[in-house]
Amino acid sequence: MRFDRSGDGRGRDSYHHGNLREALIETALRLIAERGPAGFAFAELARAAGVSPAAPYRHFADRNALLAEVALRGYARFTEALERAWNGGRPDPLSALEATGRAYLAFAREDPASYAVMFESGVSLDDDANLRLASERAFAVLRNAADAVCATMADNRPPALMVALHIWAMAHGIASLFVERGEQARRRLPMSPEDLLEAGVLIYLQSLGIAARV
Amino acid sequence: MRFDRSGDGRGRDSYHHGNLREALIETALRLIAERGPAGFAFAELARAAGVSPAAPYRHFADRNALLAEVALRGYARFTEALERAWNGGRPDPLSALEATGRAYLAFAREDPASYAVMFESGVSLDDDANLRLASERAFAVLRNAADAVCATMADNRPPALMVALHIWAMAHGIASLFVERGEQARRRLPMSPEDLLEAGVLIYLQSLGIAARV
DNA sequence: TGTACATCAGTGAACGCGCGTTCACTGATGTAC
DNA sequence: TGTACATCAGTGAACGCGCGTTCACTGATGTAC
Repeated sequence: MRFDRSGDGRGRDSYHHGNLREALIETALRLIAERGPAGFAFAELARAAGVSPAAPYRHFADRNALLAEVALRGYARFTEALERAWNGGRPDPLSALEATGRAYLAFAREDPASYAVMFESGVSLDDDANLRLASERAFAVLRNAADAVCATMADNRPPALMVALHIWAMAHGIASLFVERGEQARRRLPMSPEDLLEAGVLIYLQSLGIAARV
Repeated sequence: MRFDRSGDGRGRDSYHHGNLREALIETALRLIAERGPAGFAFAELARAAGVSPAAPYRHFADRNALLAEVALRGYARFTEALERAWNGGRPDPLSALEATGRAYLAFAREDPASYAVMFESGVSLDDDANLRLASERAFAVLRNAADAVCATMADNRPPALMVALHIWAMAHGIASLFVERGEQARRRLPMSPEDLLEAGVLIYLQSLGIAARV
């Protein structure tokens, strides 16, 4: 079988694939989005990528190593997306935090495979220091945002860590229960997940005396 | 192999097991708690229950049917637990709602297998009307609680459905991210999941003008 | 520029395994008389 | 109370399958001279 290397760069023009590592990761994301991380088969991945079942082992030690790489890249892009949405807290901390929440749900919606591997699969953070670091960087964005938002308060400031955890939990809960992802059926909602999260965050922060000043 | 039927009623004293259906469900809960719903194998279940691999088919059409039954019973017990905690809104709606939140997390902690099958596995509510009904009954408890809590407000009442969804999302998010369950490693927290949820619910409801009257 | 050769990234066949499920069967139970 | 028999809930062997992984191999690439 011969592939065309021209164009999207995913093909190959010879016995050597040229870009198999990247192609495997892209294909894995597609398969995981369809079947979930648990239903993802390494042998099927090779088939879908058009190579022999042994070929992936040139690039990944085993199935777990590929999942870890997917999670690592996922955390990196997740962190970028949250950072971009937070935008240094501009125009003001509250609306920047809302934008960050929307970015959270957008990530779960647009890259359901990475989200599932990162948060809903057995990939262990304990076995991989890089992975743990990457996941901590993602949470740090939320944590910083909570810091900034809490700093706008006059008195009775709640612990920013706790605020960050509450927002994370609400975002994850909504993503997990209500965001349609791939083939997986989700519970129906009378509003969009994004609006639900925004309203929840608004109500929550209002109590902290923040919404009043916007 | 001979089992003793006396005592807990789970054994058998003859060729016939006597109570295989119940024993299978109990064993399934144990296996799922250890390996997760996706890693749960029907053949292994038979082995663990001490019967031949064909025996479970006398009681369940297939693997999916058993998972559906686990989910169904899970929803029933979940609903009971939430109802009991809600306790008709006594002594007052706010503290009853807090108790309900704690009961939510307690369920996830004490019956991680059922929780995972109900909320984190591929068991589809669309294919089984009973299951859908059971899950709706569970949510109805939260919904009623939100109704009662919202009714205590003077004006500017938020939609109770939305309040119920926010609390559900926060509870599920905390359960999913932070409640230690079985072998599955979870992220570490500087406080208990129960306290985190209670604080979150309190802050959220405070904004609705409810906490002030307690 | 041309050739020899080491290195690299694939092939394709095979492995052992455990899975879900089916089959003809058989031992135990309980009911009719 | 004792026996014949239908029904039920098990057995145990087998099936086809796809999995993750390994192996000896081979074609392509790129470097040294």
